[in-house]
Amino acid sequence: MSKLILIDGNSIASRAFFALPLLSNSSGLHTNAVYGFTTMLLRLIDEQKPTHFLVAFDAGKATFRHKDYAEYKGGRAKMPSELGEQFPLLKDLLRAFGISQFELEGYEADDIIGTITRVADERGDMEVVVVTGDKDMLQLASEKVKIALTRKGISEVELFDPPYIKAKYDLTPQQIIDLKGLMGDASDNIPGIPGVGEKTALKLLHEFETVEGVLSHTAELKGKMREKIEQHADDARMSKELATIFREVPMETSWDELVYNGYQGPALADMFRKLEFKSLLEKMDFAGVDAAGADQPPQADIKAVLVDQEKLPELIEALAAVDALHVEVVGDNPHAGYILGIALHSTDVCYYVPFDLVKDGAAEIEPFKAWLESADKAVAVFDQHRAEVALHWQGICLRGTSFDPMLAAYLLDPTESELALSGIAKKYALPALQPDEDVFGKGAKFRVPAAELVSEHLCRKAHAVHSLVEPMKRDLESNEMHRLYYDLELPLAAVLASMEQKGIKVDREALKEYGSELAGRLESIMKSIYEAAGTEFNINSPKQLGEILFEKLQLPVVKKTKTGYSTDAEVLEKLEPYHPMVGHILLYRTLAKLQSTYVEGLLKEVRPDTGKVHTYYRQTIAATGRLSSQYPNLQNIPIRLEEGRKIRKVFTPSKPGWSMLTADYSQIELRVLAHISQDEKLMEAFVNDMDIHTKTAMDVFGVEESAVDSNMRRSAKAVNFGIVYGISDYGLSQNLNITRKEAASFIEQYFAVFKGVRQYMDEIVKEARQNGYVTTLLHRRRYLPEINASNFNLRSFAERTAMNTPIQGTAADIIKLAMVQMDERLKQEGLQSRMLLQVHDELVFEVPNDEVEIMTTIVPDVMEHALELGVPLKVDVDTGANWYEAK
DNA sequence: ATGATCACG
DNA sequence: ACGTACGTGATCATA
Repeated sequence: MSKLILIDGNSIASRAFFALPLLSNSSGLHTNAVYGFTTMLLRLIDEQKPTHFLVAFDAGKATFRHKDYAEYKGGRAKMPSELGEQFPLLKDLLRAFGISQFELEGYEADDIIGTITRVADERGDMEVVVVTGDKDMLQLASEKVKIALTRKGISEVELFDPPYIKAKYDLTPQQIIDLKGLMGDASDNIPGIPGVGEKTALKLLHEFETVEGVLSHTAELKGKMREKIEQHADDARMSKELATIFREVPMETSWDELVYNGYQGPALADMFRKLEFKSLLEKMDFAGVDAAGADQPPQADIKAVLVDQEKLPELIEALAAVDALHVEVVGDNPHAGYILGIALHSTDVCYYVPFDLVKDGAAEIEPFKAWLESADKAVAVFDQHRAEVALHWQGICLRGTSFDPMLAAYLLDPTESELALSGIAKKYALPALQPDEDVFGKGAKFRVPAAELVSEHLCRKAHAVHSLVEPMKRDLESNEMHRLYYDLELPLAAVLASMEQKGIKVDREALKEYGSELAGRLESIMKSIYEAAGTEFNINSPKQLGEILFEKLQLPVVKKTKTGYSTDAEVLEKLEPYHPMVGHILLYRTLAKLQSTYVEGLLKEVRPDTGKVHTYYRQTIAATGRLSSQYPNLQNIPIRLEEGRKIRKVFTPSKPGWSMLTADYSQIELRVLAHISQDEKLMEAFVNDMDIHTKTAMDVFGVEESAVDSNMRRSAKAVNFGIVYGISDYGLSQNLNITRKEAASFIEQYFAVFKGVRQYMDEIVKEARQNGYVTTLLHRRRYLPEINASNFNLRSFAERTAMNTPIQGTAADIIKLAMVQMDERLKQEGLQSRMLLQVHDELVFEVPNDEVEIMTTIVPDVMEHALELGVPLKVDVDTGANWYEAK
């Protein structure tokens, strides 16, 4: 018969934590609870040989028990942060073990376990062992369900079944609840009846069987005990209720999801290395796994069909059952790459369709194309955005996509740089996938192997996509990221693809003209620099420039890099008074940057046929949830200095009679801060739509508005920036060029006024220590493993990140939400206007002139109300003939 | 490939 | 005492 192990995750983790000394790895992360848990898992797997496995966790601050009894678990000391920080690691560990895990907002692990054991009792087709440190769970024991209680920390367990409970306590499992009703439980703050301990309670139950029985026979008792029991009858009833495990948690229970197939050595070995479990690594002797974990574990046994003209009908037949696909796009930029082929996972066969077959344009391929374009399907696609873009250039509009494992992996851990399918599959302990690099080579060594090999590899990928859907869905669910994923990120992927496909028109002639102007000016500056230096050298080389400045001309060394002298702008500005050449170098740098990056670089990206650039937004790069932009990067086009800002003149509408429209959020990050900190002063400033930097200056310096001079406002602005970045006196002093002491006193004054902000900063850091991560308003999450590091630098960095990420990340959530809504709204209103760019707090559109008026209303309306905060959001709109004019 | 520099929010 | 502001990408020089 099948055997299921159910672990009470919180109970075992906490037993392990208190039983073992406080170990920590080299980055200061504590690991003792995870270590104890690991040894227990290894022992259980070895001894019990489970076919099914689940670890349940408590979730949410308040369970339904708190509604009935506010003091529930009230007396319990808060979980120490050294334990709290280990839960994310523990969850990763379980993934590496291939063990399923579950938690549900508002319920405790016991309730989940109670519900599953009830189902096991009803079906009678599963033997269950419940592992916990909590005696209450004995109430779940039955013919099919045994309870393993930890003893002496976690090194031993005592196995309870109903006969054993009978022998030991002379009670039935149900009576365990009554026992607790009478005696209470100090650790959960359940009162019971004062003066009744285990001895008395057992005696009473042997006579009267239940709490109700005891209460209705108090007449037969005498003296003090009778008095106490009658007096606390209600307490006893309530205590019994609290001690009763809820066995009707609303959850789907299917044994299939709990199947345990054993662990994959490499995934586990990787995890142990990360945790620095050296003794376990040696003891386990992961056969064939070398230090880098490079050895290949078994690959999946799949059936791969290489589709050719002949086999096309078979493929078409199978399409109805396809639930996952992978489009192999070659090259970093999907707008400039080509498609090798498409692999599909159907019921128990995978198909590989070389893209040549699709491009041939034979009539037989049409049903396949039609299927790709049909919205009437639900298929998982790895990196949907990339696939969509590449297919679009081939005239195919991919629709009916329902899940993207890459996007899911990013939400589950946005700092994970390894988002290749092979890495994700490994993390989820799926059968091994060869890394693409091993199959195709990389960079200059890229080559396409024989079709059969490609087919085999890509079919495995499609199979992995299919296998990832369910476990990743569960993980998203347990992180409360369901809405973030389905309502925001997944639809956004399609919105981004459509923005990129439209592209933005570049006036090549104007750009070239600006280029020749720059070339002329650079030429003459170069000459004067060489003259002043008395020799020709490569000004672009920091090394050669350093030699000229600090050795030949003997200028003072301000700052060093790890390779030599620093010559960055900050240094050069300090050196300007010493030598006229320094000013020339600064100007040279500015113009050379414009020339190489923004004139020549941009021209290389313009499509010769359409005169447009198509940037590629990356949705899975930034740790905070922001987008990034490549090929070309259109999120860093100059604006701060007039010289560079002129570049914006070359970005124009794609049609005559159209205009550019820009809409940017005003102070979105500080508004977000006002909302999440609920700081009274900061909220007031935004409710009254004041100039936030002037207002900050007034409050910090304690003066009237009329007394705020430009210098005071500048300082206040720098403080506001610092607050958003996670302030430090050193950072502020650098920025304002003041001493650390002065900076510290600015900060002190700021916090004296904005008390709510200080409280937020303190609490978010505490929260990060407790949970090991911070979240945004829409539950985007960022783990901060170094928050407890003993290294001051690592820890401080993590603390500033804890302060900044919820702010920057929530702002990112908001504009992403606005983009999804904007896309819908444009369709709804039947407008021709097109959304083209996103620059973190700004959206850029091209609009027909007769839509300028309505767009000037609609755009801010959507953006300002994308998400309602405790303070209003404000959007400034402008239009013009090009991006420069729309400012 | 990596570091230094500089463009943006 | 420690030594940094948060998040990106492109270009160039140099190992």
